[in-house]
Amino acid sequence: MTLSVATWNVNSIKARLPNVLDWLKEAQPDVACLQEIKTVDEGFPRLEIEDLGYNVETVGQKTYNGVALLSKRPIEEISQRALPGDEDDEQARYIEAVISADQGPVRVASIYLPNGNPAPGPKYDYKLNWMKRLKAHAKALLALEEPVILAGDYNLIPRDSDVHDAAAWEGDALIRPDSRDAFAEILWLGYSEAFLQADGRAHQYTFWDYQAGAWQRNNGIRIDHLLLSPQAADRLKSVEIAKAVRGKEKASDHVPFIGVFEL
DNA sequence: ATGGTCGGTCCCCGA
Repeated sequence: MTLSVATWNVNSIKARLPNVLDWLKEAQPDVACLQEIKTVDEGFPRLEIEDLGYNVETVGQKTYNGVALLSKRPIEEISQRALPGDEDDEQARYIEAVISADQGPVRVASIYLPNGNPAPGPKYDYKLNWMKRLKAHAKALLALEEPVILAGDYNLIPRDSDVHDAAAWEGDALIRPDSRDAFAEILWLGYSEAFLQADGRAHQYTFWDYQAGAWQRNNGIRIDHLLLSPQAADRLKSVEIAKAVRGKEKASDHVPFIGVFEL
């Protein structure tokens, strides 16, 4: 059996509910990690999504951020409701679950990594510090020697070929050398980027801005990623960017990115 | 070269 795991920044679950329900029905991912739900837990349209056969867990907040984890397989445990390392961090950006798959437990996180603009500045400092905390936690997870899938909007462009025009993004928090170094440090721990492993093509995007006709001109960036522990990477069969989702009515500015695993 | 769009909340912020 296969396990498909998707990540999708929906940019408000309330504004996006018809699109989200349509896509879940059509793509039938086993696990879907959502970001920017932009609601408190009580405002999440839980029943509509449960009706499609999903277990639903959320870490919401008012107006901004908020993450959710949907799973057709049983959720054994919510192992984290926040990224460890800063008790005072009140932003809802991390949820992690242990999910029952056919060949044993799989740990999946839904991550909304801070944007970090404008850079430099306090928001950029927060981003880099958050990435440092993510690295420390990712390292601890590796010691479990389990399949771990860190799925989310990383607000990070890994290579110059992951953007239509890298020069136009120079200085932006999504592409700055310090951001890229922090991302690379997580990979150097022993994580694999699913897209690079299973596809790797240049100029494949997961986000197109609402402004300036970015979608019509294919001015996109690839910032939604799955990071895999060795036990997950060994089982990765394929990846897919659900690009057609961006062309729908009332689309999010991000599209789903899916990994299919033999797990 | 510039201006352009969403969503949530409330008269502007974040992306």
